[in-house]
Amino acid sequence: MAIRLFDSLTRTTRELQPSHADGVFRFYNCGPTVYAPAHIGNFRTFVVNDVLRRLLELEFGANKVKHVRNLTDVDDRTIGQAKKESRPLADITQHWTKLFHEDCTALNLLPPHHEPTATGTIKEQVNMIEVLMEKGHAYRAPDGSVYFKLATFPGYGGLSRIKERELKITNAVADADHKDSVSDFALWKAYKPEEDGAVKWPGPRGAGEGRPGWHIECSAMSKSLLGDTIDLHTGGVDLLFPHHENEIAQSQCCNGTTFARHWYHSEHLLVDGTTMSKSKGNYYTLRDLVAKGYDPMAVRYALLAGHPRKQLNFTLDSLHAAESAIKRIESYAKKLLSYGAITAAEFPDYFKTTDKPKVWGVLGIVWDMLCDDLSTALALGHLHKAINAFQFPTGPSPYRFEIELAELSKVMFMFGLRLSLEEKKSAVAPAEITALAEKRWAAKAAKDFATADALRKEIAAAGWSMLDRKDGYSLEQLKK
RNA sequence: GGUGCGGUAGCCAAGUGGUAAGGCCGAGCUCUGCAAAAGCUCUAUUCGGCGGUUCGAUUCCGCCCCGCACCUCCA
Repeated sequence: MAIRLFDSLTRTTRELQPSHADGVFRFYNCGPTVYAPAHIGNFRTFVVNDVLRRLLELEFGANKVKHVRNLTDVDDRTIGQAKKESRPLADITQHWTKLFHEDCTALNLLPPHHEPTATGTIKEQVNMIEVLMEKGHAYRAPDGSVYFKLATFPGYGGLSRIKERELKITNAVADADHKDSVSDFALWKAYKPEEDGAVKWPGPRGAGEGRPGWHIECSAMSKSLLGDTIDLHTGGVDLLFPHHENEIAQSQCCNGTTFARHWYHSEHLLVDGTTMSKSKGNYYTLRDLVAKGYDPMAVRYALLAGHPRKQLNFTLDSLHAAESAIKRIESYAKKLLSYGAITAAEFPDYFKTTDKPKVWGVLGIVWDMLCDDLSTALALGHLHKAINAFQFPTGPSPYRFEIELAELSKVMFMFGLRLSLEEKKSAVAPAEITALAEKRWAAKAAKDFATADALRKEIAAAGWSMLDRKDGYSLEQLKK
């Protein structure tokens, strides 16, 4: 089944297809600004894009997808943070890039094939600005900045459907210091010593020293790594305007051809029914949630539990629901392994080719649903439905469940969910907890249940849970 | 004011012109000294409100109410 995806530009659901002769699908996803920890809302977009990337690889082949996701490492916010901490810009951005990558790994995001940075592609950006100036689409302002002249691009606003009339209204208060029109946006920002510190580069011909405007970086990186026309450009809805609108203007005026053949925007994550903010106390990073005892895979699952083009309400309850839902899938996987006499270690690689399964069993519907406009919530629902309905044999069977394991493996690859199929090693409890547990185990053996129950409560109060088995016990840390 | 998305069980969340997926929570049962885990079973006569179209609407249309987001540098 072909992958169909909603296109924000035409507002229709269209099939994704590579357009270049080499058959490589070119995919650009706007990445994070590295000045602070990425929050789970940021990761919703990256997780959704990761699922898309995985589907594309299955559909076109692993070596037939080129996925680029940039890092914005110079802009007002990164510079502002560096100034606030009195540290060089690169210190700040390298630090947050490292943490971003750690979170990406924890969330099982496939690394993009290229991860360009704004500061690493200054030359490409300057080149583009020069072309735009030569073609009359950009002009130098008195202070040495360069602005894109919106009036030279009649197609502006097609993506966000914003009209020039409205632009003017909303921009009445914007700084119009050096612009010909309030709607014009910066391609190059002139150096301001008091704000920019040591951050500056030689500018385009005819302009002063300074730094690139935000929008030009994506246009330049996309052009240099993927070419003038790409097959898909994605990001969060907030980027629709003005970022992507401006990218279209810059790229198409510079290159004279279609910039992106398909646009996709994922909706925002809400927390407790409203937008995340530090002042509301509902601002979560992956680290926050891991510190509370949640597994990053549960976070990933929770982020996929709603349709990507619909706002998703994230709560700790929904995270807990995700955790339990994953356990159900794991339970199904363990049963398949057990009935098929296959070890857990074999499972992740059980289906070794990078192609989608040639034969689908009960989970084929999951692939179909994902290919239908990335309906992750629907796909997860069908996954559970299929698992619940699956009939295991009542007695020993020579059947090894190879189709079932292969398709489960593939489906887990699509969602990017890693299952924990080995017995979990319980966290090592501190000595005082172990001592209490030993006392309780002894009391229980002596059938002194009153003491045993009192000790259980004491252990629970200290944040641990004692799980009895016939032959012994294990200790598990309770969630904070 | 403009643009877009949405209001479905206690919570999260799919979906369709023909009578409501799935997960969580909860309840019951099995197992168990207790607890946990696991398994099984049950859980919306109803889809924000009011009209309309229709043999039939939660699904299409109109109006109203409510929520969320974006509107020059937030994924």
